Amino acid sequence: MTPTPQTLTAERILEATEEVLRRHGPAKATVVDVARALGVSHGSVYRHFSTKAALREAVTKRWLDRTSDSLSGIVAEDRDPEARLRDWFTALFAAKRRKAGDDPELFATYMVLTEESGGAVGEHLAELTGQLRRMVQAGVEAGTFSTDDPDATARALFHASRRFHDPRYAPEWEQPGTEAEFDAVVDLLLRGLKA
Amino acid sequence: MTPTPQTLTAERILEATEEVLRRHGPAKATVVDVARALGVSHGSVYRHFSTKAALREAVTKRWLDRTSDSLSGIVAEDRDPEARLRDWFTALFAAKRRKAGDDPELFATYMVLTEESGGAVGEHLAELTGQLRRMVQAGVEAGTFSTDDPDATARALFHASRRFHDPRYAPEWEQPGTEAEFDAVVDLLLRGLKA
DNA sequence: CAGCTGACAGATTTCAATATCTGTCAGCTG
DNA sequence: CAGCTGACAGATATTGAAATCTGTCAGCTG
Repeated sequence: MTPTPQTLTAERILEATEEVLRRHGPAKATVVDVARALGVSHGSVYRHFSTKAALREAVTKRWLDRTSDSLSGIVAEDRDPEARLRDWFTALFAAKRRKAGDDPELFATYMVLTEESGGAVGEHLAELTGQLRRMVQAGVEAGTFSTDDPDATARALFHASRRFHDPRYAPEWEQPGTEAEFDAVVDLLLRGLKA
Repeated sequence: MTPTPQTLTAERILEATEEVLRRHGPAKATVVDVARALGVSHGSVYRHFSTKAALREAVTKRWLDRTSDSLSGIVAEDRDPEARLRDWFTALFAAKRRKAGDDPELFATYMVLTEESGGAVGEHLAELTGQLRRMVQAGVEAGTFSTDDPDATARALFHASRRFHDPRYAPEWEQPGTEAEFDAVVDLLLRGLKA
């Protein structure tokens, strides 16, 4: 039952920053704007994030983590690894395409953010290939997949499917035939994985 | 034995434009510069290319065609389709990586040009997937490959390997481990293709 | 008279003056 | 005294006036 203007916390700053980015876009969002939205001076924001870049990277990390978290459910399921892999790719592509289609401006904002925060993106890519590796290993243990280096194979799967999750291809995702191309690539990859 | 200032031809304009682009970069290269380099008025250039965009697209087309032409030799060889495919991917990756590494500024210039000339790029992609399709079909006829739709498979091969020929990934091509990733992706794709 | 020139209008880019923002810190406040 | 404020210096962004460029075309030239 506490009212909104509680103590200033990193979490509240991140929420306000997301809102400011949504409203103003990445080029015009300033930390003065964020401070104003919170009713504090901009000096207070610097008490929690030492730099504007650090603040933006933290927002980026939250956004990327939301995607990995939603996919981790599929990885954890107790099912045929091939079906899980297929569903994982489908879910990743669908999530990205939905975000890009529903709110193109916000998507463009996060594209700018990811380009500038190399560290958070690197961690995100590592997390996703880690999820792939777990499913590949499950398939190898079940005898349906065959590979001598599950980690390298996981990275290969990730790179071979970039056309369908790398934001830079977003403009091509709505063109006719993309769905069929996605299916053809996934089919080819899963065939190559079979024992 | 004719001296340089011959009659003004589309070919000579294209050569001069390439030179101006190399010198000034895509942002500062003007058609006045091109005319000056040729010793004519800029009005004369417009007699051969109706628009600055058309001129730039023609330059782009020439550059893209040079790549496809160098690869068509591999397609035409009378050899095991699997070996040809592997060599084709290797040659494409090597050519792109060499261009990006040898003269990064010129490569950046052509990246800008390709982004603005959609038509020429579309044709180039169609040419490359056409080359892939011919090798896939040869493999199907030889009984070493299996697919119900060689054209869709060719496009899948192309998209699955974009990490290694799409210029947007050029900054990642020099990072250690890229070679191994390339091999892993090609191995996976060729495995998926086998009968 | 086929091909080139150069002046022109409107669009785009450049540049420098001005305004705003980032990051710091001495001091205020509850 | 922990946490916040607001003034400040240097860096970055905005703005609008001036310069340059694109595309056209009437007329020149060989």
